[in-house]
Amino acid sequence: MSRIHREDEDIPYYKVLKDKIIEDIESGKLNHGDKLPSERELAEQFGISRMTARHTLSILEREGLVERRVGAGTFITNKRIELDTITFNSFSKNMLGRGYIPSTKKLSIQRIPAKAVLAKKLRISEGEELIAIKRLRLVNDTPVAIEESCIPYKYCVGIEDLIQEDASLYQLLEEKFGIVLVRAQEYMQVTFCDESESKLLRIKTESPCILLEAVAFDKEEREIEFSRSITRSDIVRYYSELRLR
Amino acid sequence: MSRIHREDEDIPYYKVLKDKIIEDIESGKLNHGDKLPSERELAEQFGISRMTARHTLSILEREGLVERRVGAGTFITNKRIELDTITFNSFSKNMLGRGYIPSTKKLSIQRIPAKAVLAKKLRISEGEELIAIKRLRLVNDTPVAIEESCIPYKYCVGIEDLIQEDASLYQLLEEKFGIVLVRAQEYMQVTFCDESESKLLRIKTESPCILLEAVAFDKEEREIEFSRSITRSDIVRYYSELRLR
DNA sequence: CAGTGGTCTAGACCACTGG
DNA sequence: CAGTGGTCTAGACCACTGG
Repeated sequence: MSRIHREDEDIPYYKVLKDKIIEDIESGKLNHGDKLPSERELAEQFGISRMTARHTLSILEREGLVERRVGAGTFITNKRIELDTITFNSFSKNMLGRGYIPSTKKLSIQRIPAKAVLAKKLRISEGEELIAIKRLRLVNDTPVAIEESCIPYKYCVGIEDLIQEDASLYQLLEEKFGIVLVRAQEYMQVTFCDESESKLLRIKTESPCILLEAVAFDKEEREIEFSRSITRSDIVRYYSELRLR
Repeated sequence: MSRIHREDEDIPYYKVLKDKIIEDIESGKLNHGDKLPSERELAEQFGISRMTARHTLSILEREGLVERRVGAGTFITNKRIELDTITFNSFSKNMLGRGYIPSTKKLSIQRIPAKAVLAKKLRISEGEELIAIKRLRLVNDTPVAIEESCIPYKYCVGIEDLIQEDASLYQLLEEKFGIVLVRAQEYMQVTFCDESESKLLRIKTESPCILLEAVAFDKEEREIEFSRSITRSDIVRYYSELRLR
């Protein structure tokens, strides 16, 4: 009945177990379809009660990482189908013209080297310098979304001194750097926020959120911006008016 | 310590309590900002243990109906901000041209009188006849979305005998009834599926899903169709390619 | 400082799945 | 029929909130 070792005594047992399972999924030790030990086994192995093990599995289930089947067990699920349906988001736009008061809070502006994944998306070399701009969007002082934009620094040298609270990034790119974004490729999905996101958005950790990832191109078909936004789904509803033909 | 009365012995206590609270919200007995009894009070009032009361509140919290604050209590939250951002869904379209095999299963076709809310959306009289078509969309035999379309029957008399499995509803409207849909107003939000939806989609009850509600108009600006779709968010990702100007 | 939700325990009985 | 997750109990200690 020996307890699992907790590096940090403040981390609750259910979280330790959760992190362990997620790590095993990310490292490839656990794969789609694999069976987890039963709740009773997990409880015994980790020296916790079955209810605590269940708590962990409930969270993982809500996040879509595991699937439980009565009488059979708990299984890893890790699959995604990609749908070719059109959606749209440009949070900075005129999205709030109906009695809401939008505002923006700068969270951070940093010059960082591009990691491999990001470099590929922006078609630049790994390690090339990027400007990363992280902002919090609010409506009537309620936080609604976290937006992060990454732009190769070569396209906008000095931008970090020009960005104002509540200013449009696209407008700035156009007026100061002559860069006009004309096209974007966008992915939208539901995700669950992590702890730091939940604090900024003032929602509970693991709440479902809208994740939007986009690459924007200028008229020379250059990849200019990679953006990633996390939007609260509990108080947000999207509206659109569209032509069917 | 008297148990709450269970009409149906098969309904678990946490569900009975959940339904009771939802009913109080829907009837207006509980409003945004109201404080619920504490977990210990709920447990005592309903003759259940505190852990069971907590289970109920966890579900309501995940659905965004209540908010818990340590030391303060549990409060009703029932607010939505509407965002003016464009999105799009036309599930029946060419959305799956990339190696996926889409299919459609008819669930039900019924002629029903329009309820007040629906009548208003379609600008017809309450009680006017509608055709309600409910279909399940699958990709590679995995259920992905439930779609329900409601059309005033006067626009498509006899349609119930024409609908084929896997046929496009819009195409049918155009070819057989001369109705061309040209414009739609659409709302998109994240929601949580109920029990019957979860069974059809083969996911757990209360999983987050994309809810899309739309009204489609023809070229004479007549409201032709109200549609409502519930899409799994665990395996679906939306893609869009868009022009920014 | 009384009350709150967060975490946790060590049990119990149930219906169900799968070999 | 052994094992599984689902439901449920009656306790416990904790940090935190708010009057």
